[in-house]
Amino acid sequence: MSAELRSNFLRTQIENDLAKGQVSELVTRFPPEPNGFLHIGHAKSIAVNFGLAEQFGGRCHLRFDDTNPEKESQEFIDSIQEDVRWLGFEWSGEVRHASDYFEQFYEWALYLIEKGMAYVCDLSPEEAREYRGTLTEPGKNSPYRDRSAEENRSLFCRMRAGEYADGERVLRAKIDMASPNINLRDPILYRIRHATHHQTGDQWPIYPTYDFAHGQGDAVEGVTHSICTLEFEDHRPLYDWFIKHLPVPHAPRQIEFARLNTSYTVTSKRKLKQLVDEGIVSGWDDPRMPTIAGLRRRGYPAEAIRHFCEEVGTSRSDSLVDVAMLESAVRDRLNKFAPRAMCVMSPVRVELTNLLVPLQLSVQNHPSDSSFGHRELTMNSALLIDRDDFREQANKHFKRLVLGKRVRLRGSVVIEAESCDKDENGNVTTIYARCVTQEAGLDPEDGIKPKGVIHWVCASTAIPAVVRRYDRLFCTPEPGRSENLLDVINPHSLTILDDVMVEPALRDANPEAVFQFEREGYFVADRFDHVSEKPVFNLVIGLRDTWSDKNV
RNA sequence: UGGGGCGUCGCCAAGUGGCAAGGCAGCGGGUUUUGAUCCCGCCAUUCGGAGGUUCGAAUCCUCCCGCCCCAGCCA
Repeated sequence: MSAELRSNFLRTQIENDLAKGQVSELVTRFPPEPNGFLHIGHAKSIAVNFGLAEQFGGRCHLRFDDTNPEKESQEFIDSIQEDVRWLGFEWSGEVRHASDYFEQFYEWALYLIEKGMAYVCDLSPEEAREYRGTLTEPGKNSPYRDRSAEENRSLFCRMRAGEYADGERVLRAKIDMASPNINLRDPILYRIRHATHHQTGDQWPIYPTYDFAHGQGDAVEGVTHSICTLEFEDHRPLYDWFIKHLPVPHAPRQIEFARLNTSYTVTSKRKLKQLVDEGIVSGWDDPRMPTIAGLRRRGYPAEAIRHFCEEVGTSRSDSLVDVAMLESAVRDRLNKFAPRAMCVMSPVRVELTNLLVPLQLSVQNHPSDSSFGHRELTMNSALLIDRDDFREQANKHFKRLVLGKRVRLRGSVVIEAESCDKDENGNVTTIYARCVTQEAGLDPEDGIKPKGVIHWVCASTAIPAVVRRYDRLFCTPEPGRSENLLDVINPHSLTILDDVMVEPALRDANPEAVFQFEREGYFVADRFDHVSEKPVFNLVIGLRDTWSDKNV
């Protein structure tokens, strides 16, 4: 990766901890709950955790925070692993699960009971809410708060034995019902859920809460820096409370950073699901989705996503990053690594009146990197160019083909338009032109140079393809803030062009291969739909355009 | 009106008492067989506001203002 790693508070903190010898090796973890697909926000967290481990020569674990079996599944465990790998990271050791430590957590719960720091509470969820108090009023002690250790142990063991119904009892820590921090008002450690768990099956009728599992999981794994997002900051006193009172083998430290938000994007699971359910997109991996699977299918390179995450920095201030920054990272990467090709989106025929013998052309695959080599193109008298690249007449700003004017064909000769045929509606059907030069790389002998260059394909050898042009899914920078998501959907987020013509070699493009279609943008052969019999390309991102909106 | 955070250029973001990096966006100009890329230049006398400490403050202190998070047996 790049040599420039900007300073941020996490790196500074870790440098200090390492320098002072407080930790000898950095250990981080990426702890997703397997209850949905990963999105760009998770990518940031992944980049932070794995990136830090990489930078400081430490290790990063992948641990599934699987404490809520009713919402989780193996399907998500699989897709999350695929996404992390695709992003270019490899976790240290085996995949871990919070559920791997359920027995240990249970032992620790018993330990707290013995020490009088936890009790079984019979309050119903509704009653518990009333006892909890509000943001401004303290809570009240549960009437079950002073049960003896023996009674608590017995009750808790019977909870584990499955003797009670869901929701009937919980195990709570005995901390302080009057704490201004609601997380410390006797938080729940275990709840009863007679649910089959994707990893542990029917072994457990009780499951630990996030608060009781996360820090202890970190402790078991020797995690030194447990990096999470800002909304967990209020949980830190509780995190520390468990670490302090339990005989854990190691004391991890929680540090929070601001989650990534990007403009024109929504990442809430509920809203993403709504897009899928209402058919606004084709699925969780639709190329317009901010999911990792969606970005991948869109053709965004993993390297660009990683670079973007580094570029935006890591801080503690809530922010909304301009999605143009992500797009810039994508263009930057693709400009260097995407081979060039030609694709005519809206074909119109050109007859070269004076080309008697077909030209064999050798065209560079990359304008500034010869290692991409050359490709052989045949050009005969029948060509296809884009409808937008021809006008019967135009002002001086138009640098393409105009009747009586010249233009260069990319990688080939200079032509001059002489006349055109039109149908009854006035649409141009055929343009007649003559070659002004006889071979590629030459300028006209009369010294009248063409003003521009246009792309083309050979009418007889080009092959048809489908192009899906994607645009932003939303027409407002903060779609998540609107009352109804459907009100801010961009109705033009997808345009399908099914009569485009591409160079014949593109038939053999591998799925997920990205090309720059010259003068148009970057396009990726669809991961699933592209086949040589019917090539399908998705627009990754258009070329930067500093001209179109300034002119008519 | 309880608690916890955050406020540096349009958007991100360095900076931790010595005189405001960088990226994105934007704007000029140059090169160019992609109106792309690339290159050059411009873009915060000022760090949410007001006081104070200091030879010196974005950095320390005080007060004020604004925004975000927390009352799941979700994570």
